[in-house]
Amino acid sequence: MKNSSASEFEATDRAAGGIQSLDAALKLLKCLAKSGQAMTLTELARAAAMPPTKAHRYLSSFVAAGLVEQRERSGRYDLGPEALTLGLSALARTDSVNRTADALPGLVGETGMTALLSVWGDQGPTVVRWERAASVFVTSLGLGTTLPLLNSATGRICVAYLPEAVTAARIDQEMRAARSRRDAFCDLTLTSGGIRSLADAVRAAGFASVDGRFIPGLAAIAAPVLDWQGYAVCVVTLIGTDAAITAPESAEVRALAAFCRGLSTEQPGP
Amino acid sequence: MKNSSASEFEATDRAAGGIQSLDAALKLLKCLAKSGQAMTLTELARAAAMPPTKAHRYLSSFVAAGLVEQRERSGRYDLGPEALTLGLSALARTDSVNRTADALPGLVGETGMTALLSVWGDQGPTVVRWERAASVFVTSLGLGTTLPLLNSATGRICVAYLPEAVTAARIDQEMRAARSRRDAFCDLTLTSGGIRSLADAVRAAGFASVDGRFIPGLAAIAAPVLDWQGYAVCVVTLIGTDAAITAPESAEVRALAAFCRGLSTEQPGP
DNA sequence: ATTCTCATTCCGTATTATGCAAAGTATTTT
DNA sequence: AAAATACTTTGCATAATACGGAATGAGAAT
Repeated sequence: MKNSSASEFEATDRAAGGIQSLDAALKLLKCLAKSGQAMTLTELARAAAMPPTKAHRYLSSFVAAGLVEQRERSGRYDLGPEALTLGLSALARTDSVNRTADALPGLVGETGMTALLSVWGDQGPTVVRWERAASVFVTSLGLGTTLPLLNSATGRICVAYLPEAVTAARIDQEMRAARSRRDAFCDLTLTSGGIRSLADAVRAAGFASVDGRFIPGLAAIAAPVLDWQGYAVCVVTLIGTDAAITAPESAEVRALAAFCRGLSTEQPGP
Repeated sequence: MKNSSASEFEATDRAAGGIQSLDAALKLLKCLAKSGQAMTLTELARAAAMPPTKAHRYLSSFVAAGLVEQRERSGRYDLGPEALTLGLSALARTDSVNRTADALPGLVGETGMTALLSVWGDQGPTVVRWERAASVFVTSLGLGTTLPLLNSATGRICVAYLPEAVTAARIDQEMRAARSRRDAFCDLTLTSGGIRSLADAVRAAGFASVDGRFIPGLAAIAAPVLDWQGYAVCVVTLIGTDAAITAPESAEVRALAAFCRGLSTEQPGP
């Protein structure tokens, strides 16, 4: 266990009273999670700033535990089934998300629309529940899908109701991508100011909507379930084909808003 | 790093070429995830069969990484926000359909039967993959074929493992058609109650089968790959000429059930 | 006030993680 | 087709680091 060089610098990511090798291992795991896709050993090792041989040993243990798996063909490493189990266990302990998920069928019954529940993850808002109504149309959107921030109703709720620090990196990334593709957002200027006024507008309305921008022919409205700080713990979205639902006073918007208000922690009055 | 006692027994959970301390750490993490609630240090240490002092050091590192958090008041340990993030990253990459498709040749090799993979589409269960065994005979079913809901093993899995709202319209349509044609289903009464008891029976058995009803002379068994909500992501079907495979304890049924269980997302237990 | 239990820190020991080097594999180039 | 290249995996000697047990500190219950 040589701590060969620069031991002072490593103090940063060294947990007081912890296990150094575990710190290194978790750094590796986080790099893999953040990357959003399967990685080769060398890529991973470079990302975590450690020699490949060291990374390989850690990965062997992760693979044995099922937290990471190695794709047969490519030899690349990716998150494994146990990582999912772990995350779902964590999710199951978040009370407000649980309550919302349990109540979701009621909302679907009331509105007759397909509802989805998303929470914030490294890759953006991630769909964790998917309650389908009679009219099925989208099958490309599955559990675990990550939605765009600027381009989806769900994402816009995140922009408006999460700390800027959380969303900033991803907003930046999407703005650059949109600029280079010359995408036209009819209702959005691609500047930090434009984003801020979008967020203000969403907060003023209490919900966000898109109509055929993310998926042509599809309309969606979304609203947040808030914690006591006023931040979104999860986002509820209703999807349909009729753009009429996006009207501020539509029955669907009312139902959604009431639903989310009922599940949010009471906000301290002004 | 004493491996003080009983080194023979530890060989079981020791990853070849891996890091021993990481193995122990992950065992700890799994115990915490399995418990489903916050635990005290000693509880956790006992569950993972290690001295509390060792567990504490590991937990310090986990806490520093955000994978575990310690409740201020009680001092108990629970899964932290990073565990959720990790799981969401894993969820985003879990493409059960693709994984199943990749594994299909293995099932075919094991059972020697032709397998097909279907997903739910607008028109009902749709065949998306064919994996032919040595003895090829069926050619009437092509890629993209949609199967009947009531009359095929594949369809019956959809009835049992998809939300009623999704299948209702098509079930209705098939029932009407069957009634007007005066089709006889030996094992099914064409009422909503009859459908429900069919679904219950399929769920209880874990698989569905038909023998010569859909295509005379052909027997099939089918089982679902489930997401963590318990809904079917896709359906795997084995086809053969021998009706013996439809017996609940046949080798084929066992292989199919094990196959699908392995690909389904673990349901988070209590 | 006292006695538990439980969480945390300290310390010497030797077990085990480490880096380097070499073998083994897959993939691409000449 | 053969060589070269890049990448992954294993072996080995070294000493750095994780280990266990005891001691200390914090809280709750009697």
